Amino acid sequence: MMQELKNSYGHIFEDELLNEIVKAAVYKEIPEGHKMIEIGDYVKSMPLLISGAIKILREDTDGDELLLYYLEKGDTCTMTMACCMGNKKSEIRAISETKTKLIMVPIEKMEIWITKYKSWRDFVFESYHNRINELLNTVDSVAFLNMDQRLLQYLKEKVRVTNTNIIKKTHQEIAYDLHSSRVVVSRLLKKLEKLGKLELHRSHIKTINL
Amino acid sequence: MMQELKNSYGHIFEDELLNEIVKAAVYKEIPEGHKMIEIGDYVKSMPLLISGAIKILREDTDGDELLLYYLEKGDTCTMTMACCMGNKKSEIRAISETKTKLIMVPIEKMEIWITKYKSWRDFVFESYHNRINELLNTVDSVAFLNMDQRLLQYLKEKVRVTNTNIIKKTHQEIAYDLHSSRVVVSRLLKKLEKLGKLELHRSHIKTINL
DNA sequence: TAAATAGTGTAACAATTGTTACTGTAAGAA
DNA sequence: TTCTTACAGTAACAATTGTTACACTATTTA
Repeated sequence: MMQELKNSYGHIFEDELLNEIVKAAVYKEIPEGHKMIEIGDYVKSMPLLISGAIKILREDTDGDELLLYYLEKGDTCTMTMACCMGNKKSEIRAISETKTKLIMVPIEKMEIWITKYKSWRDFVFESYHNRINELLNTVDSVAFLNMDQRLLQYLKEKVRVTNTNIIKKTHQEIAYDLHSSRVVVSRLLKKLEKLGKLELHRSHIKTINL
Repeated sequence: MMQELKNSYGHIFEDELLNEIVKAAVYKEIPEGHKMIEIGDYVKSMPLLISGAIKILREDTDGDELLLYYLEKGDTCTMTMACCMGNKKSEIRAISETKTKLIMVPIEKMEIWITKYKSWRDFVFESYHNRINELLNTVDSVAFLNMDQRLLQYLKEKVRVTNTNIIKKTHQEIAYDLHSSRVVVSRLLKKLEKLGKLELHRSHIKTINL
């Protein structure tokens, strides 16, 4: 575990803290598509991502979904922190988008390390800052962009986090993430295909030059 | 200043911290409609709101605006904290929506007090948590609601933060906040008037039962 | 007071997005 | 193999939102 941890967090945490983390934390591997947090859950530990990507979703009262952002290597779930600290329920759903390796830190350590290690403090605040910026990006997309622009952005982001130009998603799944409808997504994807930006196949999309 | 501070923050900060705040901070009164932070600004102190309301706005590349949320008594600007800590530029614009009283804390104290006072630490994390929830609400509104629902929600929120049922806004100003157009807002407001929910007047709206 | 400006009302139309319905076909199950 | 289901393509239409244009009036300015 120490090696994995050092690879992803060695540049920001000193050895003493890394040792503490290894002692207190649990290493986990999560398969693709696993629901890690459900809305309303109480969360008792905080994840440090080693590899992979986790999709963070919001849901409204009718069960409609919207992709907020992805967590990646070096990230932690700020919402989880916030929930843990305040002992509140989760406001979001988390699903592994790829196979994911992570380290689960029990929440009690959070506060202890904040007073003890400046590097941990910096990490926590940096995380909040990053997550707020991700949320601002989400707001920007939904508020200021048309569906075709949002779709393009979605595909780019998906290619980036999965590190492959083959997107294994059905149009329906994409529609859920964007909170749109299958027909709309199919229509816009077809337009992108005609522009030579991608190739459509059954259950997957090969991107060319987005 | 101590009295003002105690009224708004006395229940969460111990006397020792309150004293430190009074020593380090500056009291300010801001008139209505004053631009307090511009996008791209570097911020060097952190506001603690005593009274009034501050509007937090997001802007896209074309200059289109969107109201994110209001800060009120007992709130602090988490974005400002994040900016200060990371020495980053502001991602948002802040404009006083009413006359506002606040206390400005120099950013150096932030980190000192975080290690020294649990109450301050709790306050900081609580603030982050609150702000993230406000952003989630904004995402929900923009992603899941129609314009008529968003308008209604906007009016309710405006009534709440200004504590009066007379909304002194032109349709154009409302359109800016919602990132819509004047004609659309006029149309929907007219519909609400016909439903008996409000009275339309030149440059102001009297709400009846939203 | 006259002229200019700002705020609103409204119609007509355009663009975007969502919905319904039906088709064809690939993949998997019986 | 045949049957069933899942996925995608597309047309036709509906709903929502945005745009343009113009009229009317209150308020402000000259």
